[in-house]
Amino acid sequence: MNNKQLKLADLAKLAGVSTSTVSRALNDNPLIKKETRDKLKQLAKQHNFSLNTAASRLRSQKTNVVAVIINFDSGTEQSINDPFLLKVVGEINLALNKQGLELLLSNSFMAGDDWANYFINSRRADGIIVVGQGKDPANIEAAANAGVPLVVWGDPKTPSNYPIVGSDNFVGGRLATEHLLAGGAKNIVFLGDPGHAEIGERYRGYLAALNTANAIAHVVSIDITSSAAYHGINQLLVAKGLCFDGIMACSDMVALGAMKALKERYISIPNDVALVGFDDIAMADVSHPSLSSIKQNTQRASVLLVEKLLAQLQGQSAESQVVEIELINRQSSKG
Amino acid sequence: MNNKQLKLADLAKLAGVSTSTVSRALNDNPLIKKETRDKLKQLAKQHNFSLNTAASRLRSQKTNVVAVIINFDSGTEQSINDPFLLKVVGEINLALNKQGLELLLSNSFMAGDDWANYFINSRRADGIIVVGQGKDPANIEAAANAGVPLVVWGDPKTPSNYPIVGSDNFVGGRLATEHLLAGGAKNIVFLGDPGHAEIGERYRGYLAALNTANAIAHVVSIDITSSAAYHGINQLLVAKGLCFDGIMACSDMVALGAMKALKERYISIPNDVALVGFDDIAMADVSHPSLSSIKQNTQRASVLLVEKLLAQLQGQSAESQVVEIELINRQSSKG
DNA sequence: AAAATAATTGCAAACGTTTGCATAAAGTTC
DNA sequence: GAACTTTATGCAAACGTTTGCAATTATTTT
Repeated sequence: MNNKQLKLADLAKLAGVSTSTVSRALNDNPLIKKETRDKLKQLAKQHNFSLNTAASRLRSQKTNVVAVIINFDSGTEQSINDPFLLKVVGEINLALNKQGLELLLSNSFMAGDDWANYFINSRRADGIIVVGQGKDPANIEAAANAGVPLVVWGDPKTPSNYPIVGSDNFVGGRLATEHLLAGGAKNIVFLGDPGHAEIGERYRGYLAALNTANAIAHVVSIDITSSAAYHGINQLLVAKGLCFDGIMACSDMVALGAMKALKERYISIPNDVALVGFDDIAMADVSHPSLSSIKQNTQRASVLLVEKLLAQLQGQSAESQVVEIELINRQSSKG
Repeated sequence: MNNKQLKLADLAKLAGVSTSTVSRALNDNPLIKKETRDKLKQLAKQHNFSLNTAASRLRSQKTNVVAVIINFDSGTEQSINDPFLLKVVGEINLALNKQGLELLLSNSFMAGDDWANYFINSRRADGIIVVGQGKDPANIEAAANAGVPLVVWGDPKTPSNYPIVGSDNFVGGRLATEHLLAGGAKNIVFLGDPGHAEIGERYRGYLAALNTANAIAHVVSIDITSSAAYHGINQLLVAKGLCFDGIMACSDMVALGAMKALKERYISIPNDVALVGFDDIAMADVSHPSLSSIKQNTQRASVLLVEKLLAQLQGQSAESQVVEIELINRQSSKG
């Protein structure tokens, strides 16, 4: 433990200059002669100095911190353990770091309802990235209306006064369904809750594909968890028998839950029932049969989210943007 | 957008009291009369006031923030997308929030090597939680030696001058192996890199179990990813044929990679090869056959981590602690 | 009722930066 | 070489809280 914590003034004394000079030098301000700048930076490194961010933030009114809120649907079982959401957070972390920004991880529980207040007025962060639209956009809208720099991972087609970055869920749903139809499926179940923004778009894509093929829709509405899917499919099978030959699942976790239910009953995949998921999480490739899925490009999306947030921080505006998706064809469907 | 950001002084003027009184009231300081406290708190809520944390942190020398560092093994493919590590982060987030602490998510890339400096001297956080020991404890030790409040998720048996919370990996490895032996396996492969602290303990547990059964060890050392496992097992099968009848995998992701390789070759699980993983991630239950695994109680561990960090923040000391584990018996092994 | 104690509140000085403005030094122009 | 521009640095005032101490008021004791 050091006997004393060095501050800017001490460093200045050591170097025989004023604190202003040291401050400017460390911030690479060209007002200071290059030579002096370098000398001071080295001195700082030598003495293991680091700026007090509290003081710096207070004075400069800037934090260099971005709050990331994982926005669960309250009332559902979707939890902080959802691997896809966490993956997105991981990617966002990387993208932020690359811009020298720090990531304050939060959730609706901690932040309450008034995000503008909790994060921005309190100078905890300069801007907000919301992961997931949830069912009720009220909190997001309130924050956006309060003028908070804000971006959302979700369905970009949702009308909004804030930028949303996300996959083209409609096309994703359509592609997946068309793929199942092309494989010969006639009765395709949509497994998921169309009330959720992103999933709703996937559902509409599903409907569109069915429509041009004159097939009939059949929805099994469940929470976004594998166990809900497992039980949902089980129940359906008990109630009506094998009344379907394809499943378009709203996520991979859901698809894998369904897959388990099918395999337990020795229903052949993809021969009896073909299956397509959504997200392309790591597990999709490792399951057996491996799971066909719609791949979301979370890395690209994360970079875009950060770019758009940065733009807002600099006073520019930013638009919603769709990230390309891709059908990954694996064994769970005939392709 | 509000025309003006309210500050403590404004609120004080509105209420006709001094800023000290408001400050104390909002911090629930019993010096202030209960009645006054309540009145001021309500006024604050009414006016949507929130404290400027930058100022507060500067003055009080306390941030209420904990930095969480995801400590990757540099050089391996283990990534920020590792579902188990992210799950731990999620649980830690919950545990911290419950104590009113905020979570600054970071990684070795952002923090550099001098964590004490980057997080503590800079007043970014009050303490550090490190997720994963990595192969080289130098950074952790340096921070601990600098007197930083610090706890680590890892193998609690590792000798250290900082508290480590984690599963009893030795017992876990032994249990899993004994379970395979009890199922009739004679040639059990250990799939994972024993050079990694936690995995090393699991390996020693594996050895101990083999030893009492007079069986022979066989290690396939790979990175902690499912694809490495997939390729590792494939290679082994190509080189030596089916020379084993059991696999003790160092993680579930690894086990699932191995499972895929086996299934592709129509090797029956668990009849030809029995398989046990480690972690009990969500996928273990959903895979087919479902994966027997050693369940790590991440929730309990997270609570402990936070408790021990809190203790240090209050000047007390804290010891390493082992969290109980549990064998979850599923279809991939004969039990 | 005066004195002593307890309960509330206010004053004012920090906390460690950043930054507008003034100043000093050096270089340029006529 | 005087007047002016350019370049490099320093002065001192913020930023918005928290907190030791003093001051005031209310309560109890003698």
